[in-house]
Amino acid sequence: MADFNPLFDYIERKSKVTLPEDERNLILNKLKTKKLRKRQFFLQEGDVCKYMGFIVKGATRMFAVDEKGHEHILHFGLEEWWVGDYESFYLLTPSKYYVEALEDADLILITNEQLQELARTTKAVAAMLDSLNQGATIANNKRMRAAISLTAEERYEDLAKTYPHFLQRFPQNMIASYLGISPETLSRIRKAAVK
Amino acid sequence: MADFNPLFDYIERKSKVTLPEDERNLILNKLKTKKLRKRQFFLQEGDVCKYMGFIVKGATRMFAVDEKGHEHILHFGLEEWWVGDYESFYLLTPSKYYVEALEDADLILITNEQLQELARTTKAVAAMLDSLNQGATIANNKRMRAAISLTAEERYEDLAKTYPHFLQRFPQNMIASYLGISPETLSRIRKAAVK
DNA sequence: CGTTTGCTTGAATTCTGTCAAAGCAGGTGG
DNA sequence: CCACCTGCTTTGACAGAATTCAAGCAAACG
Repeated sequence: MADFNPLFDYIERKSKVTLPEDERNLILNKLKTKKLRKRQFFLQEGDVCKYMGFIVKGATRMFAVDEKGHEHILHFGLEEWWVGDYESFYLLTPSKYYVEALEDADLILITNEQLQELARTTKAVAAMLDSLNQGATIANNKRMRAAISLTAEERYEDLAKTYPHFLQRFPQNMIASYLGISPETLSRIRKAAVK
Repeated sequence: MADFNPLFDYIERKSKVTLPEDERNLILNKLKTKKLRKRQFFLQEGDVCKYMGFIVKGATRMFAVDEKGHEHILHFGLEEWWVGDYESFYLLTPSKYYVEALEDADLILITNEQLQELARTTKAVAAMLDSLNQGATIANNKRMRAAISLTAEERYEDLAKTYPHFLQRFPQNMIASYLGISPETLSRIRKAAVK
C-alpha cells in the first residue's frame, strides 16, 4: 500500500494549514490506493474518470488520439501531481483522453464525492483545492501563451528551463508530442542548439 | 453606473444557489464599477492587476507582446465574462499582459480581498468560484489540446463551432492572433473553406 | 543474442510567415 | 455630398519552417 505521508505533506504545503491527526486518519481510512505497472492505463478513452490519482511514486502521461491515430500528450504526471481528466471527473462524462503509466507508479485515489466531503470537513483540503486551481490556471495561461507566441525552438528552451527534470525522465519523442512537434523536428532543434 | 443584475444572475446560474436580498445589497454596496471606451486599457504590462472585471456590456481582449513587438491574444472577453490577469491578481506580481476594450464596455470591479471576503460570507459566491475554476480548467484543456493536435485550419473550424459569435464580433486579424496564426494564413484558410 | 525502442539524418513535400501591393469598406471633415 | 483617411482583408511571390517518409544506428531488454 502506498505511503500517505507525501499526500499529507502536499496538502499542508499547498494549503498552508496543519493537518490534525484525526483528519489524517480520516483520509488514510477513506482513500484507496492503486499500483500501476509501466504501460498500464489509469484511464482510457470512453471511460468515466471516477478517480483522480495522486502520484506517490512514478510517472504518467495523459494523451489524446486524433483521427489519424496520432497521440498528443497534454500533461505529464510526476511525484506529488494529481492525474486524471478533470472534465470527466467533474461532469461524469466519458473521457476523450488516456492516462498511462510511464514508470511503475503508486497512486492514492479519490472520488469526486470523497473530495467534496473532505473539502467540507477539513479546512486544509479546501484550501489546497483553491491553491491548486489558482496554480493550474496560472500554469495554463503560461503554456497557452507559449503555444501561441513561441516558435518550436523557443518552446523547447522554455520547457528545458521550466521543467528540466522532464528531459531526464521522459523520452524525447514524448517531449516532442508534448510540445506539439514531430520527434524529428525536436531532434534537429537539439542538434542545432549545441553550442 | 453599471447594472448589477447580470452579475447577480450570473452568480446564481453558476453557483446554483439563490442570492438573498441582503447579499445582493452587500455586493451592490461594496463593488465599484468602471466604464471603458473603445481602445482604452483595463490593464497594461507592468501593472499589478488589482481588480478583476465582470463585463456587463462590451468586449475586451487580453494579449501579450513578444520581443519582436508582435501581439498575441490569449483571451477575448464578452458579456458575463471575468477579465484580468489571474496570476497578477492572485500573486500581486506585475502583469505581463494587456487588457484592452474592443468596444465601449461597462465593468464591475472586485479586488482580491473583496472576493475572499464575499466567498467567506456568501455561499453563492463560493460556489460560483468553484464552478468557475472547474469551467476554466476544462476550457483550458480543450484549447491546449486544440493547440497541440490540430492544424491551423482545424483550429479555425473548431473555434467557429465553439464560439461562433467571436467571428461576428471580432475582426479577423484578431481571430488570427488568438489562433496563433498570421492574418494572411487565416484569410487563405477561409477562402479555401468556402464550399 | 536477437528484437524492440528510441534517436538521428537526409530528401522531398507541404504549410506558414513575411513583405509588398492593392482593394474595400466605414467614418470624418470639408 | 463627396473626397479622403484609416483600418481591415485579400492576393501574390518568395523564403523559411515543419512534417512526412525512409533508412540506418545505438542502447536497452527479454
